[in-house]
Amino acid sequence: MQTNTQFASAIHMLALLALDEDEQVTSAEMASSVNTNPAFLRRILGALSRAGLVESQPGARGGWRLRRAPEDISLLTIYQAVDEGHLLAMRHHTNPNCKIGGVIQSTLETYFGEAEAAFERTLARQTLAQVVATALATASREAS
Amino acid sequence: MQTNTQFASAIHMLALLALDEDEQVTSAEMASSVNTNPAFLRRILGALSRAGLVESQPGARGGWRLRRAPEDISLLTIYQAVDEGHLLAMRHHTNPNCKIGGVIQSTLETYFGEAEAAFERTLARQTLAQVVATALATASREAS
DNA sequence: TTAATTGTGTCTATAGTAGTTACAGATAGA
DNA sequence: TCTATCTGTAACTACTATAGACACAATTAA
Repeated sequence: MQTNTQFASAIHMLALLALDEDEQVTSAEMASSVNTNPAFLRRILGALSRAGLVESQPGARGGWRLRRAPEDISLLTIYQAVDEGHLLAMRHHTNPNCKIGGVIQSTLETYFGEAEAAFERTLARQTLAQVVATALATASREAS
Repeated sequence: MQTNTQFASAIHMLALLALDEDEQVTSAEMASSVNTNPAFLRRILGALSRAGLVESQPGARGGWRLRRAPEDISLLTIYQAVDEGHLLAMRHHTNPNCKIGGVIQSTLETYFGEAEAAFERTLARQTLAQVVATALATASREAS
């Protein structure tokens, strides 16, 4: 499965913004840490902006900053901001004339839906602030 | 995200086999219900066979049958049989010289890992027998 | 011996992801 | 006012994963 990296990239950028809450950070600066190109990140930042998580200032000395405290940003909020899709494919185009084919889709939506809900409940309990704290703790432990 | 349909197809096929436990079912018959081609299904069936969930008989009047009772097959077992990957991309190639870039990967593995574990715990509680029962109940409700 | 079926290899079409370039619009600061 | 900088977005390309399609050797029942 070709999983998309936008969620991971979004968390990465938000962590950078949380660490530098006083200043604005440009997409070019973030691109050097995420190791990708600024235009790709600006697309993701656009989604985060529409979700009210960040705001931008165009022009010279512009950049991005958080609009909410890291404690108030859950990973689920980020996930939903950048990814509208489902974890699992439910729409496989079955033959409706078959006993199973006709009803398997709604059945799978029920079962997969429960599993996705459990996944999302976990993300809802995890905050950006926790991620940043864990990352900093790991960094200082590795430095020593 | 281009989610793969193999998990859904696998459940679909196993449900067909569970409904027809007395007889062997060919990949061509299953393909007409799943609405795809037999060769693709045989590849998925190969994975299910390696996981000990089904067995095949080649040759004329051959086909596939279950090797375990539907009550003893959890959706997690099926999921793990057909899909080795992760739900979320963790390996985005960050810049290790950056304060966040160097440690974000292991941090995300921790957080994403918890969410995936919750997802899998839910699948572990769901069985093929339940899926078949739900599908049949839906079918009879729609028929009335 | 024949017909049917698995198991697998190969090729192709399609689509999703991200890399790249470009550029209009906005803004700070000289 | 001018210039350098940065956003926001569009367009194009390259790459990769998925699955559809076809083929065929090996196997088996009748």
